[in-house]
Amino acid sequence: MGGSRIGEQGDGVLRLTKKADYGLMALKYLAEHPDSVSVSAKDIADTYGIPPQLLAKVLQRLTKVGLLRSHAGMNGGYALSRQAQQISAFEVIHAIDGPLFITSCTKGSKSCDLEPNCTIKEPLARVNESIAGVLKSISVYDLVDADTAAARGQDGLVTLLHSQAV
Amino acid sequence: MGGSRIGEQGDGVLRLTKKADYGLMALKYLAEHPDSVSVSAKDIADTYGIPPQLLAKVLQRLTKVGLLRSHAGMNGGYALSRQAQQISAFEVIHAIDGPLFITSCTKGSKSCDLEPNCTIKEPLARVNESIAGVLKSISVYDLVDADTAAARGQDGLVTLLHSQAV
DNA sequence: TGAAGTGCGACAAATTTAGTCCTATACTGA
DNA sequence: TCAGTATAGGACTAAATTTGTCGCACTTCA
Ligand code: SF4
Ligand code: SF4
Repeated sequence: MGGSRIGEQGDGVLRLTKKADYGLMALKYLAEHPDSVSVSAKDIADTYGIPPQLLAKVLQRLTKVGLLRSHAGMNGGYALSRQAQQISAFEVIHAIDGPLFITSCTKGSKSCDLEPNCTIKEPLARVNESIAGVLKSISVYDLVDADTAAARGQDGLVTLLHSQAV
Repeated sequence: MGGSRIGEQGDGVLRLTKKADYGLMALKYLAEHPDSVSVSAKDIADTYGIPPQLLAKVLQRLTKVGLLRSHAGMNGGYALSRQAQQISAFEVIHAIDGPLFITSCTKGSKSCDLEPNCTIKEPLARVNESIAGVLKSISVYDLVDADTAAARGQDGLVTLLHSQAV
């Protein structure tokens, strides 16, 4: 195992995929340009230097899930289907990369084969919920207005913690 | 892109590595057997069906970082170097998989090339801190006594949120 | 009708993770 | 003192995932 050499590790565990990253950037861009009726994938890709075809797929997925409205043809493109405040980072990531599970088990298609005698599955599920909570408390709007994000995130998280078991 | 087919996604984003999983299981096991002076990697691996050599590496890393004490030779093995309550999930994951960064950038070896004109880097760094906070509030002891984990986790998180910006 | 879009499946490349092998070294006890 | 058991760790292979590309069908509009 390459990464097994004791002195060093490949940095960035629990990493978001690039696609999720791209999706968030695109949504932020759309939130910042409410004037434009619709923006094409290519426009956004060019602005940030993202591979256009890849971003297109991401936006297609976000459209399919209902976070975006799309319009084909000339001057076509995408637009937010809701207010930026109403779209959470969790929804975006979920739409792009699927359900957020920190473990390989957790009722998905392929569960790990040592699930039967695994003893940390349950506690980790709780941790998973906490992390999901953090992501749910962040909206696309928070990405735009970074200064208010801290306050909103904090409030959101605290109320979340008070209303459900962690 | 295989995973790009619109209808489905590879499930489990933000996933922990197996190695981190193994490490947590092993630490839990050690916490549950304080009677034993030391437990060998093979013993733990056999109990859970983990590849022994791989677990050995994980335990070696945990030892190097000071979370475990090791002892070679017959009847040798590993033991916790601190109380289970004093070892956070964050430390374990950090030791095994390196710094926890949800983004590819964040001052590590290789930052993503669209960092200059990326606008979501800053907000995501905050999210990253929140997630790290969740992991820091969970101890190995919480994995053992799952019932108290909820309470402890909640307290830990709330106080964390009150003491630092999210 | 043709240029500019989206929608989507298949494919290839790159990267990361998982797991194995092999050797060296340390300790233990008969 | 020597055989056996265990940690320490580097090198390597294999599997899985992520990332990116192509090609084509379909839509819209000037
Ligand atoms: S069953 Fe246990 S080891 Fe397997 S993925 Fe779930 S938590 Fe990790
Ligand atoms: S896109 Fe932005 S946030 Fe994501 S890794 Fe690159 S610089 Fe960091």
